[in-house]
Amino acid sequence: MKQSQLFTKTRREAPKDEVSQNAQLLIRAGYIHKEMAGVYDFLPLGLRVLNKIVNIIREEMNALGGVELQMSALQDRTHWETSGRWDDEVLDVWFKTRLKNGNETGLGTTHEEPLTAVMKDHIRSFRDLPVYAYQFQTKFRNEVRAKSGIMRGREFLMKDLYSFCSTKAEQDYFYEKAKAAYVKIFERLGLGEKTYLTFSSGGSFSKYSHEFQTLTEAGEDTIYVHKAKKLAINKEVLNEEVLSDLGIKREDLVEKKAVEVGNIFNLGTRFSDSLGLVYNDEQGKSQPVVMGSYGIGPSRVMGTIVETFADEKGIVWPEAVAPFNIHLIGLFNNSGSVRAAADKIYRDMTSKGVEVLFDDRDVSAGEKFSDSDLIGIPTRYIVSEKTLAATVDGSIGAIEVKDRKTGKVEMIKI
RNA sequence: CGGGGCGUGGUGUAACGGCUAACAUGCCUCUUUUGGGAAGAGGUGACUCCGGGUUCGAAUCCCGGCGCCCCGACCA
Repeated sequence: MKQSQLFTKTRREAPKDEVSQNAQLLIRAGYIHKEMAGVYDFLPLGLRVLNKIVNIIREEMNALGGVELQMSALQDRTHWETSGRWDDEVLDVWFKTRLKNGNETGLGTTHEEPLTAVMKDHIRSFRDLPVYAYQFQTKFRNEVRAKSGIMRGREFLMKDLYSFCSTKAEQDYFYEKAKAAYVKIFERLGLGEKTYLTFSSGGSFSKYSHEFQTLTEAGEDTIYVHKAKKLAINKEVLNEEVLSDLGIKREDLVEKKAVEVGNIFNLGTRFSDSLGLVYNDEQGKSQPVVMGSYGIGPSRVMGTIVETFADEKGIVWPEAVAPFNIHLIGLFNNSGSVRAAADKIYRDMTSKGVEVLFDDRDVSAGEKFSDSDLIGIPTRYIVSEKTLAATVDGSIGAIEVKDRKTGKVEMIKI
């Protein structure tokens, strides 16, 4: 893409009402626009990053046997009344509104109820199980206080997968596979090193649930990290029992701030019981379906990545999620020869399928460099009179390649 | 939901209750520039969040509303 086509502008200063690093940088670089407190628009660059994250998650969900669908955002209240979660006292983040006929409806905060209801139409027999259904969907949560930029909004993208199994053993087996898939996802997203499988409260159907917590000062959670075992315990559940369950000594734990980027937990038959999702087993006997749910917030992940890798000059994207792989910068001369050369390089790269952002704007070199640092594309290609006259491996004409993260520079042949 | 803070050109800031609301940046025009946010000249852009009130006079003081941020609580 040519940068001249990108309508977004970079800015020197962040609006004063943004304090979080992720929102400040993403706004300054033109990735997002704040609509209102806790609500952000994803501009072209931001959408590209979000889609990269989504695609990585999608690939791993598919590898896990997941099937993608798309549930509605408007929710039928009757399912929630049946499960007992319609009341604001029970679920206090509801956005509720009314249809023209006066009936109340709510905007989806999560999808256990409606998806369980869908499955009632399709699951009859043990032969129909297991089912692993997932979606990427905008969730609405009426948080009393939005904060931390895109890391805790009132409207945000979420991947939620729900497993429907015939037995607890089948569910437990899948749960472990999902856990491994999550580890792989965070590795691919570039967050592997800083992300810890964290033991958290399990609710009524299992002793623990598991969160994936990424270490960052911008996080809201406090966790206790066991480096050697690569796991952590959420402060909420840290006690002698947990320590003995995990065979961990308290003195080996280090307290850290972290953000919850994913979570998985067993639901048991909480929703299949209340909503009546049953199947016939081999003996023809009716049995409740055993469920689990598995979430990752791609937009929160995006904010976490910014917080994790940014330096004093701006954003630094890991290769896998960068909006483009190459930022091609042309430092044009009066004769037009550099522009012509850069233009050709751009076309060649594009035709080879390389994702390249070409800064073809008529602005000063310094401005291009500063913007490039701020935008944070991993690799910068610079084409100028100087590089076109340089000799590499005996041939004249080169591109200067600079790594955004390390600042290392090398010259390559055109 | 408890506590605190803040609303001034697109953005960041300034302005004693008193002159035409200032500066920087951005944006536009021209000239000169072209490897780290270039230089000069000219120009554009604000009912000072909204509504009341006090006052000869309000961006400034008071009341109400709306919005935003922070701390805490909350986070299926």
